[in-house]
Amino acid sequence: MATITDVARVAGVSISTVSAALSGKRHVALDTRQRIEAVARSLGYHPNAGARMLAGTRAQMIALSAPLHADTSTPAHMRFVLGVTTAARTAGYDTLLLVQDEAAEGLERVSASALADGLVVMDVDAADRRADLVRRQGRRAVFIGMPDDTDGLTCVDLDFAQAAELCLDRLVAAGHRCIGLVGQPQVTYERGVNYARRFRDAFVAHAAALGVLCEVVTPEPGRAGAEAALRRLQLLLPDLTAVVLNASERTTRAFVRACGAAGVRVPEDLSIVSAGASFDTSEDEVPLDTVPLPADTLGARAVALLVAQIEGEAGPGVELLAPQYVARGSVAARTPAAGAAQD
Amino acid sequence: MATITDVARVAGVSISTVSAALSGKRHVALDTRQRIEAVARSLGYHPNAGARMLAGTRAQMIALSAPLHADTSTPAHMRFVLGVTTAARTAGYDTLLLVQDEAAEGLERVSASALADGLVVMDVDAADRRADLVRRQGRRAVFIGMPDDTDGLTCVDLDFAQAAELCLDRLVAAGHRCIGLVGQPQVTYERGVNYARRFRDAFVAHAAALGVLCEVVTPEPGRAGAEAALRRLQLLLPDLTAVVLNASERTTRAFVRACGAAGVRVPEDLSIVSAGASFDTSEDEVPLDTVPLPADTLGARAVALLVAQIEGEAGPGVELLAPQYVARGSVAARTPAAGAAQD
DNA sequence: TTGTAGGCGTTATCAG
DNA sequence: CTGATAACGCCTACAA
Repeated sequence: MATITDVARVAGVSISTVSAALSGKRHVALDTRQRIEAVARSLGYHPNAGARMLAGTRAQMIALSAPLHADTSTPAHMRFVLGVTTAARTAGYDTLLLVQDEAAEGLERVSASALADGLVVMDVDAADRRADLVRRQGRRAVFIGMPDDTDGLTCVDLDFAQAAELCLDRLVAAGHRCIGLVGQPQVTYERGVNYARRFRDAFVAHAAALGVLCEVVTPEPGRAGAEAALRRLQLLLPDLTAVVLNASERTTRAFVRACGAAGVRVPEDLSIVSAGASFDTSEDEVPLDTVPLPADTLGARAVALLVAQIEGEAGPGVELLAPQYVARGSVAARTPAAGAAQD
Repeated sequence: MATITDVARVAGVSISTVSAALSGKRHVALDTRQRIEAVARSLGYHPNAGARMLAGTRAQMIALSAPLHADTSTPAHMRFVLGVTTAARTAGYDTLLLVQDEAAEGLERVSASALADGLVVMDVDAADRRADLVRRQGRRAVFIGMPDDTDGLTCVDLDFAQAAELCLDRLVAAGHRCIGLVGQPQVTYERGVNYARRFRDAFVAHAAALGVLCEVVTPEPGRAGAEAALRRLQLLLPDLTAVVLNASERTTRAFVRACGAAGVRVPEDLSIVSAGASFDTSEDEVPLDTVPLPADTLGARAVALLVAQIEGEAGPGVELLAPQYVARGSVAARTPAAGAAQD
């Protein structure tokens, strides 16, 4: 492998001039620089990463802690990973992928060894050990999602509470007064997954504030769970005309199919909105109105905040993205006089 | 951050002894080593990665080139990524994730800069630029999948040809004589994706050898494509009794649903086998017999071969995993007298 | 505008 | 069994 010394020798300059010419950190005469660049290219010179880390102040590397739980949606997960990795590369950083249960240990290792300049933490739960680690060790890190205690941390997330309110506002504006929420499986709430709770709590509170009848169901994934959820909502809310889903891809699709199987037409009999999910229903049989979880945007934003933290000065803080409503025709207007969803 | 010098000072030994004690690369008196280990732990010492790369011969890092094409199945992709990353960590290596279109450029960069000791290359197509790069630059690399020219390369893959034969053998043994293949979209074959071709070609050849009637369809993803594929197979093979799918999750599920919609019962009217796919149908409405593409196993095997290449001596070569047949009841026996699939 | 020289933290070689 | 010491390749004052 060619080293900076080789380049300097061939170009007939000193190594510091090569370093300066290639890094742009100081002025180098135009012709000198061009000569150096040409030599570097012809020699296939790439600065040695180890030497750079050792001498420089940056490793130009971030670590991504992306554990995969049993109830994690793989496609959504992948979208976040992609978003983070792409944004990082654009900012000149490579991404180290940490997937094991050793999530916290791995973070400790890569940051203590100065392998990574900063950490992006995905799939955060209420009492996440990684939050303590970051706080205790004062690591540069950005969380995608929020633990219960965000003190001293930098977090980015969709504003799930506002998303819930947005769904309700739209449905109420369309004349709906009895609205169900199909949420995550019970175990997800129990694990303390923060966004699920925020969505549910805001949904219930805002429905009350709007004077709307609402009920929440928390189905297990799969067909049976979805069918039971539909039946249960119909039972609890005889005048049910709309449903908001904050659920996995599988549950969401199964629910739509359950409607079909039960003879419930969407949106004529039942309006449906999917919120806080990152899968695409635009080509489904029944394209759904959604309030998407923008994985790319969140990943990119997390990287931007991390880089700011690494390179400049940026204090901690929570940044919540404003939700966007995407209409696709799965919500119908309800005249005030409209009756039950079922004939 | 504590350095090796700190540890040496506190433990009252020289830095070379610390290095030796912690790396185990030479004998150190038991009590000395224990003292050093205790000091290192109490100081939270982690060897500086940059210094280690620079002085040592290994970066303890592999790069994973995992570009995401439009026709890539995200969950399958993720499973490979997980398998590779987990296996690498177990072998003491961290994984650098490369996702951009800069796939080849990124590989060049990370290996020329000695950031990565070796490369794992996913999603390989027939004339993959990354194969040329590896060959030309003599990089240590393992391909998951095979380009057309595997000369000088190390590749691991499922034996798709044998998988096709296995499916046919099972179906023929069950009495089927008219068998359709639902393959990938046309564009995938045209892109030269090697496994798709190997499966199709072996399927056609083996069917001929067995004296079985067969036809191949290459549907576009989605519901309409699947329905058209079923109709077309029924048209081409009036006595169709079995179908082998080597298709995406979406197409596979859509095809099963198309059967339901067309009143074709599985397996009474039509036997189905899914081959070379890594998604799970065991909890579907109609669990399918499969010849799985074992992403974890392939990823782990790729890492094992790469580590062998990095640490020891291991020549190039292609390693094809033997396919396994997993029965789940979607194949029914056909008495010789049985007629067409449709009444 | 360019060159010189010291140091980053570790490993590895070679004396002791 | 242990301790000096020379690389490793690059960055960055500082000097010219």
